[in-house]
Amino acid sequence: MLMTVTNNRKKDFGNKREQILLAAVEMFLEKDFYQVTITEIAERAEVGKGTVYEYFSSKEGLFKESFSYCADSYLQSFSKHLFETTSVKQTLQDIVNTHLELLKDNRNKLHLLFNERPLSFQELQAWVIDRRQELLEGITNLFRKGIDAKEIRSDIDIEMAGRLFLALNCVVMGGMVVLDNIDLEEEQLSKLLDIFWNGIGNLQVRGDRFPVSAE
Amino acid sequence: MLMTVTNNRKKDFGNKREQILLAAVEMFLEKDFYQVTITEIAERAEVGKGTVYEYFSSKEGLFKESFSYCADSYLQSFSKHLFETTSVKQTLQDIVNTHLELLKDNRNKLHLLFNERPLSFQELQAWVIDRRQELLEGITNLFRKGIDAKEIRSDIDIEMAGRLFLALNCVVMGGMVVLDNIDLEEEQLSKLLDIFWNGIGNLQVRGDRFPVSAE
Amino acid sequence: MLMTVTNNRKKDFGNKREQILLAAVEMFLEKDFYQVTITEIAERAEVGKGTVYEYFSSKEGLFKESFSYCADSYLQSFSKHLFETTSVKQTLQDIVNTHLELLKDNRNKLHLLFNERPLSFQELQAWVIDRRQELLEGITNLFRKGIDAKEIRSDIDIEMAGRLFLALNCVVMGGMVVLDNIDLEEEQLSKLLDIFWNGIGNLQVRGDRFPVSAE
Amino acid sequence: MLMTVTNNRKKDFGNKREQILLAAVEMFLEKDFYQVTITEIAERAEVGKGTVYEYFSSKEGLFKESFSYCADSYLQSFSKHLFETTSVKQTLQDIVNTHLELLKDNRNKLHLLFNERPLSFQELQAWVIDRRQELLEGITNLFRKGIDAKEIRSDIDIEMAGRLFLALNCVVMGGMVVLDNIDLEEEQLSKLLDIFWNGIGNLQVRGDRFPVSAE
DNA sequence: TATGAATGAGTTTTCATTCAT
DNA sequence: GATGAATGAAAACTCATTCAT
Repeated sequence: MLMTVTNNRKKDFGNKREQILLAAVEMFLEKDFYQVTITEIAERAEVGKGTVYEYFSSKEGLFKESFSYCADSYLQSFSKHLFETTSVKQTLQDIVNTHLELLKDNRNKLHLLFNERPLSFQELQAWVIDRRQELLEGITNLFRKGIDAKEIRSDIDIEMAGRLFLALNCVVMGGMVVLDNIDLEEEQLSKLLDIFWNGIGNLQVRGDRFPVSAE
Repeated sequence: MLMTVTNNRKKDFGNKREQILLAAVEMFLEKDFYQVTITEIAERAEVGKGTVYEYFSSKEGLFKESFSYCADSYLQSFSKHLFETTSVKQTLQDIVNTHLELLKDNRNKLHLLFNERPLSFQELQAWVIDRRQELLEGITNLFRKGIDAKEIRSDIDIEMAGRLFLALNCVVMGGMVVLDNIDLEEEQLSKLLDIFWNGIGNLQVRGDRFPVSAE
Repeated sequence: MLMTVTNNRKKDFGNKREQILLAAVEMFLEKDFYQVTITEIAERAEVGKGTVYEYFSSKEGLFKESFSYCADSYLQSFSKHLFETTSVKQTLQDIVNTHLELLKDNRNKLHLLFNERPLSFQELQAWVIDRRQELLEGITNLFRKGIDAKEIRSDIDIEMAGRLFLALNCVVMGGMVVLDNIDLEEEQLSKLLDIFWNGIGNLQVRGDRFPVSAE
Repeated sequence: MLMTVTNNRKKDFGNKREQILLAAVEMFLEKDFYQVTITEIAERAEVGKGTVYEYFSSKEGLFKESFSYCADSYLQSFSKHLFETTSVKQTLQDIVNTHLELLKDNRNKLHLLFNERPLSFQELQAWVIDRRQELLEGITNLFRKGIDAKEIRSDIDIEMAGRLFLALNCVVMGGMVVLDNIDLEEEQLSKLLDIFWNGIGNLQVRGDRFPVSAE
């Protein structure tokens, strides 16, 4: 599929590596790092056990690549909208929509990210924190743009807003789709974004700020 | 240290179990279930390996108790405020404050919950989901009360609001304190709650709802 | 039962030891040496685990005493008839009858001897071989007496006859009662002894001897 | 050693399994199931500990195979004569001779069967009882043939005769060779068979039957 | 004397990794 | 490059025995 028949010699090279990586991703999404064995991966990839070590340095290395493989497409679903020139409101909507699609497509695959198993590796934990930080910066930039454009209140704490928006995506949406297996609808999503955009407070008391002042 | 000076003789009675449990909690917070060994736990608890099995049936059993030990106080920090008779706004503030205190006290302990490692045990996964559901119901009830009292807008999706509030606590606050090691201040917290209560949208466009209508 | 009330101090001494021994016998008859634990024995004897070691040097020592305790009564069932003054034929009948009674009484208890688990201890193996040798000598003496009295053929190999008679008791009878759980009747027993006494050969060819001569 | 000189390259192919099995048989014949360790077996087989598990599922599985390995040839020594067309008397002689050869060849191997250690596994116990039953049936059929041919008395209890003949082989002969380490000679064997065939009773009283009648 | 909490030596088993073919 | 047989380090767990009370 990847190579033509004419390039016979190299056909298998790329193939084997990919076969193994895909098999590993499948396995790691089903089970714990420690519950997945190299033997299983090799069997699913239909290669010999030794072959795994031709392409990956160790089980841990293979896991890290599997993780990145999944994480990349996930991060994409956020970042590809960050430089849109439409309204910020529209951008948030776009991000959330793209993210939902991805969640539904990969309902199972994203387990990997949601139960955060990989965090047990110190190194990956750092990697994840770094990536989240980058993402957060992208989002806060977006919000800054929104403030400049007077779309967004100027007195909010931008970092907090960014973090809450990330949580809204990864944890609220992700949790519903992946863990609770809920078939999240556009309408619910709008309601969710509405809360983020307009708050839950009643208009009567709109304008109040936390901390709650003595009444 | 745990016992009074007067009761020197019985110093150790009942202590061993606690020593072991605390050692286990410490270890499980540092590392994976599979990376923690009974030998290490026994060493840290300063007891023999066999003693661990006098008090806990298995490594898995010990893990579950360690998990509950941490989780219980965590759930407390939410639920003890749910039936307050003050304003809902005040209650949310109280929950967040109590939660922050707990996070700071246990900076390490709560790792356990945040990185969700335990979810690899099917049984615990179910337990966690159930507890979260209970908590969610408590919070949605609170919001319903708020709507009746006209504190909260009547057109929000209560479940979504509840989920977002939980994420605000567990992931936004928890992530900052525990993972990013940020010394979260009351002021930032107020800003965070302000976003949840008033939204990020500017007053000019206040009232708009998602999805974004074609402009 | 063993001590009167007046001798209160020593009542428990003998009691505890016996309690433990009896409990051990019961357990060892139910299960393998390695499958029986000191804890179980202590529980069944209703004493503390440490108490077992007050009376018996080790698990192995306790096993040996348990074994002897059973073996003694077993050996009795043979030897008490060896010096009878009746005919040898009658004596054999008496031995077999007594043995059968014992087998039925102790259907389970004698497992211990029949599956010969204890032979795994070199020392006990030697003990068993010695005892069997003594018994064999008692029986060959009996047969010698029978030859003198012309009850028994003078041209038989006495040792072989003794061994076959022992096997008849321990293995044929024992196997049927204990392993195959057959309710052995007097009549069958007579048939068995008849074979031992008269052989299976037909009268026509009676008198032939082994090895079979070329025909 | 096991392979021919010409096929040097494949010397080890399939060998490991046999090495391990033979080592296991040796160990299990020397000691208890529980006293033999996988480590010892691996050492004696000159393979790594893990290799044992490449070929056998567990220690228990290895034991069962070791047992069958010994038991099969043992059962053979009886059954291969059961359908001979010579006289029954000759057949019994043949069985006993073959059995003696086997006993001498395998002096140690057959320990396994004689001390019946394996009976601690319920499953094997059942297997052994079944096989013995089959064997018994083979032998009783033989005796029935002997009765038809008037070689054997028609008034004997065939089952009893069969059981006694089995005991004669397994316990009398086996015990002498394996346990008592006696160098059993053809002559003694003939004497033994003579007793089984002609009984021990003197001709004078030949014809008497058990139970002994009141005198 | 009687106890049972504490212990650690010893066992089976798994599985990532190596390396000869 | 591809393989999979061979390996042994590492881990959970058991239980006879000790010893302070």
